[in-house]
Amino acid sequence: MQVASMPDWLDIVAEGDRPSRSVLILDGFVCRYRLLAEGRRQIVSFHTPGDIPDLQSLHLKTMDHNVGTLVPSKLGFISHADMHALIRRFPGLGSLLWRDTLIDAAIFREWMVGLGRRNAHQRIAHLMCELLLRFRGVGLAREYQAPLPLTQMELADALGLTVVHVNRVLRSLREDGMLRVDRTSVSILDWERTTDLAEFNPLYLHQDKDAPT
Amino acid sequence: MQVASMPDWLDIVAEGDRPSRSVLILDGFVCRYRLLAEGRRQIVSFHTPGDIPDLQSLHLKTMDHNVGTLVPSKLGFISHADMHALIRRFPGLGSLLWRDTLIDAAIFREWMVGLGRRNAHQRIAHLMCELLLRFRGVGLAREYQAPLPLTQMELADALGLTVVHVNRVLRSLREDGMLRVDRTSVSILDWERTTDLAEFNPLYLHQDKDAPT
DNA sequence: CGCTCTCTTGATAGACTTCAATGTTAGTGG
DNA sequence: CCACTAACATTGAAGTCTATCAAGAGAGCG
Repeated sequence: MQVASMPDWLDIVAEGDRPSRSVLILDGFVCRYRLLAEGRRQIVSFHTPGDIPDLQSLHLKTMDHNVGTLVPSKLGFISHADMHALIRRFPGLGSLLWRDTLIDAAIFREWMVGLGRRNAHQRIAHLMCELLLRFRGVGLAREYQAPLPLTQMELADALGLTVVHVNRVLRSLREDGMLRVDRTSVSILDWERTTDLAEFNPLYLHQDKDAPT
Repeated sequence: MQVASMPDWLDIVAEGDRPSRSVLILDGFVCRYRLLAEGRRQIVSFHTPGDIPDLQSLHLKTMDHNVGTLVPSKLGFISHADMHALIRRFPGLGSLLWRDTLIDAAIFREWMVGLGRRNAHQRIAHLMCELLLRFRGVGLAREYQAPLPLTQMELADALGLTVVHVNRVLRSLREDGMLRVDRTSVSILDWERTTDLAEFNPLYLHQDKDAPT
């Protein structure tokens, strides 16, 4: 495995690429996104250390979206050939990775529910709850505070909103005493009211390791 | 494999279930969806014959969404135990199914882009293009006409809109000569203008079987 | 110090929703 | 064959959420 340090704002893989290796995040924060006409962008996922954000390229040769860093990050690269060999040798690893892509998909679905059926307040609250639990899962968050190295524009592009509106809603949530977001972190001040507002149910994160039947 | 015929409007699997088998669609039309408070619903995917809509239950024990039929359908049930045995015996089958879940996820991402960044006209046009190509892929569509056994309310719940607005936009697209939707099918009258409007790029469907590198 | 990027706020506009009512279609039973 | 019903489709009017346009304030950086 090769290791490389990336600056913020660098594309790791772009739409149309046919990668021969996958990326393991060792440190940092990465997102996947698609671009449309007139500069519109939709961020479709965030990824934390331990994730393999472009695992799909192992079975789908052509990338249908972009993967980029959001902060300076340390990345490991594993060739698809090596991964296939490892999976052949340890079939359990294959199942684990497959399971990972399924959790990815579960998060996509939950974001779809938000984009389609939650208003701006709920979407923001929901995303913050999700990120808090995910960062906790990798030991990077305190009880109710998680790193959040995102600009409001990046939040907007993940939430399907404009920067202006994100800014206003963040202020309103802050003034309500629910949660507080700054350039580096998020604090959830009232977990119960926040999860209520967001209709947040963490089941979709499948963090319990899903004790086998 | 057991086979069963289902009426329209029946839930096959519900949120919270821990299924011990997966469903193969032999005939019909199936969707996955989540429910929120006050009767809000988001449909997150549609599935055509040949799909295994709850394949994820093979590796994620607890369902985080519902699966239901949209028309009278014929379904096959395969126990997870049998599937695991088959995959152990034919590792290539595992890769194929994994690949299927990755295409699923790619479609989720594209829907997210629509829900987040496309307006109602574009969303409808995009969904119709997608369904046409997918139905063609399983030999169920003619050149520019595909079955579409959906009410406007079901469309609305998939598109993150209200029935009223879907109705108005459908009329506008019809009057524009782009496409025509009725209770049973969709006809795309002007493919070029429709794909242009929707910014539709079929790459995400990975229908080319992704000729290996 | 000037530049750029981000955050913030106000005013205005537009897309989509909500509420309400009517028209249409298909199925059921007498 | 026709009344009757329920689900679905359609249309209008009014309201709300979010976008757009515009401008100023802070913060980081060479």
